[in-house]
This record gives sequence, structure tokens and C-alpha cells, in this order.
Amino acid sequence: MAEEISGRSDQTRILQLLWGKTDTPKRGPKPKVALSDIVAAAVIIADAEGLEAVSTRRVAEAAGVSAMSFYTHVQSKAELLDLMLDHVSGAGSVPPPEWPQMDWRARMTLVAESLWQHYLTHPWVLQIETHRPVLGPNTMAAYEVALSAVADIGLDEIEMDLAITSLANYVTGAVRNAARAQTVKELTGMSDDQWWHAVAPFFETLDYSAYPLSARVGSIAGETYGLGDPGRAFRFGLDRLLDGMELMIARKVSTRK
Amino acid sequence: MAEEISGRSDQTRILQLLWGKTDTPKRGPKPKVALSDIVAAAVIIADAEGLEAVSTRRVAEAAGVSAMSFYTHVQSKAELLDLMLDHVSGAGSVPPPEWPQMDWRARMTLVAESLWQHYLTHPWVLQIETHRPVLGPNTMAAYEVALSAVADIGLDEIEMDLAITSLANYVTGAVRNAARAQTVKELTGMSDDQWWHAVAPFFETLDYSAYPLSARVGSIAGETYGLGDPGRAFRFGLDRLLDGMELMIARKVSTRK
DNA sequence: CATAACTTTGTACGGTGTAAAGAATTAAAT
DNA sequence: ATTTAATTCTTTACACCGTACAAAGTTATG
Repeated sequence: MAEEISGRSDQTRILQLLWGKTDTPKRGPKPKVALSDIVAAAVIIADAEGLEAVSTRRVAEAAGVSAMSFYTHVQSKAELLDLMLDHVSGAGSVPPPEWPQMDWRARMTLVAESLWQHYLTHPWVLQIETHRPVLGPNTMAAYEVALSAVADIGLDEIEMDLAITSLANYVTGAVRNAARAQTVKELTGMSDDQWWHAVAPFFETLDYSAYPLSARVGSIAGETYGLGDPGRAFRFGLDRLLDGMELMIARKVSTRK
Repeated sequence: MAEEISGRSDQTRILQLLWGKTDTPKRGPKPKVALSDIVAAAVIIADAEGLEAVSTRRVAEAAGVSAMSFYTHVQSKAELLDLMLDHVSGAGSVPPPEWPQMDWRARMTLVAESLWQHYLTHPWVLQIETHRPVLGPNTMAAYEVALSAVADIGLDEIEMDLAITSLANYVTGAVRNAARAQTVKELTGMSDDQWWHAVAPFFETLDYSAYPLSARVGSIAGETYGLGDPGRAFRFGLDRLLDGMELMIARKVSTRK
């Protein structure tokens, strides 16, 4: 019963934290650690050991405070996860020097690849189900760079947003298998390829007659590149998606003339 | 020290369960429930209350056995999750009657849309991080139907697999925002749109000069369809992806002649 | 110096996944 | 028919989880 506008203040609190718009209290002891220390500690743990290793006690200890002191900096674990998301979004928010000379397609490819790399570096990001879009400064900076990839090529604002959004959507979808394979390999030392060879004998005992196409395609695809190359599907789909965008752009430019 | 080939048997156990290739034991009491009862109970809970409501105790109780009896049917919770994944993959594995008359593009659109619907019906599927691809009968049946969408249009086996895989990749990526919005709305009663209007005042206090494109694009896109229509980005990207595939197919056909 | 505001800490609770041990049940071996 | 072995079910227990709550310590203001 302290806050009259509690409903709204809950919603905006995370945004205030992300943008550093919280008014620092005057009285009371100085905090032992800053919020960013806690978030950074959590990210280090998640990068090294996965999201399930990120417990409030672990993070508090790593940051140098006791378990419950954690909760004076962060309202809940869900809030910590949101903060972590924006924290790691820093990468890719600064375009390379040759950016101005690149055409839109090279730029979008670069955006897609850096996003791909981002998810492989922080695979736990894919596991977090946030309550709302995390509109922090780092996330917005990355969005800004992505938008600049398709600026001034004849798209209106809606199309620019759709182009970037669907590119990002595609990458997040395509990277899941790659991230899983990488994570599991790190944890168990067994690659998808090795796993495939371990279970292949079992599949030979199955009756495949109900799956004629799968049997044909699966075995040929398997022979060619195993289960082991999610990057190949990524690049294939990316090229198709960009081809489709090229078509749309060309169509727009021609009708405008 | 019971199994000599323990390393391998662990890997294939889940496959044996999925394909019903486990040899039923002769001695001992009859099980009170079947494995499928447990998996079905877990899926019902996940559909209704989300993945975090699926605890071993909850599932065991819902299935009608005591907490630890659960573990005689299933080796671990991870194994249960794998079984749940194949269990719900049944939908979309039977093509509609007009399938033979449809062209590849209409078919792939249908595959994408039914996959989209699948994830919205079972949003918890997106949260599960499996150890390995779950190659159960239902999953394979869905793959078979998807492959049949692009059979006999001039693609080789590798290209067929790549086309289907990248289509599925795209859908899983695009559906995440839609699933989140739907789930959060069900849980909190607040739509993304309502949330946006609740936090919009905060954003007006920010200095946007560092994000000129985002400010322009974001506000125009926001005015036009809020945060509220992930389906629009889905259809946009899908059309681009299919356009790109059309280009590839046309190129293949023309070089063959 | 008292007080109010604030951070930190310790204890505690209900929940989680599952290990371990024992009891009950069934089929095969004697 | 009785023992034996295999299997399921149940109980108890443990370490860990997120976090509510109360108490103690710390700092700026009245």
C-alpha cells in the first residue's frame, strides 16, 4: 500500500533500471555492489555453465553479497533475466568501418551472422521466456544498426521493420539446433555426429515403409553432411530469404519509376 | 554393472520408448499405468498451465501413481520432456484431402501455418531444450508430410531437406513472439498493446537522438499495428522466403532444360 | 541525538528432482 | 507347492530452488 500507481510502476521499473533512470536513495548504507555487478556475474555464470546454473544464491555469492541482499537490487529472478538479456545485446551494436560502402544485402548478411554468433556465444538467451520485449539501450542500439542496413533503399518504415524483424526471426529459429548441438557437445563431449553413429544401428531395425521420403532424403542428407551442419541450413535459408527481399525491393523500385 | 553396453543403451533407450521397441518384462507386478498415460497427463498440464507447472510430482499424481513410481516408467524428467515433444507432433502429419491438387507453394504455406498453429497450441515446446533431436514416429510423420510438399518439383534430396529445414527454422523463430504474447496475455490478462500504452509515457522521457532510425521506424510501426501483430511479420517473412525458393526452383528447372 | 530510510543478514517455508531402501506383486525355477 | 528372482510401488530423505519475513546494521536528515 505504499505506491498508489503500483500497477504501472511495476511495468516501468525494469525500463527505469535498464535506462538508469532510478533515483538513488539518499539515506541508508551504501550498497556493497552495483546492479551491473550482479547482472555481469549472472551472465558469466550463464555463459560458462548454462542458465540452470544461474540461481539467486549462486549469483549473489559470485557478486559478493549474501543470498537475500540480492533482492534489494533486483525485484525477482525474472527481472534479473530481463536485465541479462539487454546486458549481452551490446555486441553487434557497432557496425564495422566498411559499413558505409556495403550494399544492403551484405549488411543484412552481416547482421544475420553477428546475431547468429551472438546466440552461439550466449545460448541461454534462447531459453529465456521474457514477459515483455526488453527495450533496453543495448537492445535498441542493435536494432538501430540493423535498421541502418536497410535504410535508403526505397523501403518505407513498415517494410524496414518487417524486413529486420523477419530476418531476426529467421536467425533465432535457425540457430536453435546449432546452439543445442554446441551446448550438448560441451557438456557431454559427444557431437551430434557421434550420437548419430551411436544410434544408427537402432534405426536399421525399424520399418521405414511408412516414411518413404524421409528414408530417402534422410539417408542421403545424413550421408552428405550428417546431422552435423546446422550452419548449412542457416546459410541456405538466409540466401533464400534475402533473394526474396531482393525481389521485393526490385519490384518497389520499378513501380516507383 | 548390469549392462555391459551401458553407454550405448542410454542413448537408444529414448528411441526404443518412442518406437515401442522395449521388451516388456515377464515377472513383477503389472504397472498401474502405461507410459503413454504419464506422457499424456504431462502434456495436458503443460498445455493448460505452462511448462513450469510440469513437475514430476504433479505428473505422477495426475497419472494416478505415487511420486516415485513415476521413475519406473521414465528415467528422468528430461526423458519425459523428450517423450512429450514427440507426443504432440501428431498434428500436421496427415495432409488435407486437397493436398494432391495443391502446388508446392500452397503446400509449404500450409506446412508453415500448421507448424505455426502447433506452436501456439503447445507454446511450451519452444521452451524445451532437448539433448538430441527427437526422432519419434510422430515427428517423423510430420517430416514426411513436409517433404512431400516439395517432392517432384525438381529438387534433389539435399535441397528438399534444406528447404523444409529452413522453412521450419523460420517458423520456430517467428512464432516465439506470438507465443510469448499469447501466453503472457493468458496469464496476466494484459496484451502487448495494453502493455505498450502503459509504458509509452516512460519512453517519451528518453533522449532518442542516439537512435534516429528506431525512433522513426518504431513510432510509425507502433502507430500502424502496435506491438500486437507478430502474425504480420510471420507472413511477410514467409512470403519472402518462399519467393526466394521459387527463384531457386525456377533457376534449377531452366538450367536443366 | 533521535528518527526515518535504507541495505544486509539469518531463518524459514513450500517446492523441486531424484537417490535409497523396503514392501508388495508376479512369473519362473525348483 | 514353495522358493527365488525380477519388477513395481511406496516411504523417507537430501540438497537445492525462489523468496517471505524479521531483525540487525548503516547512513543522512530532523
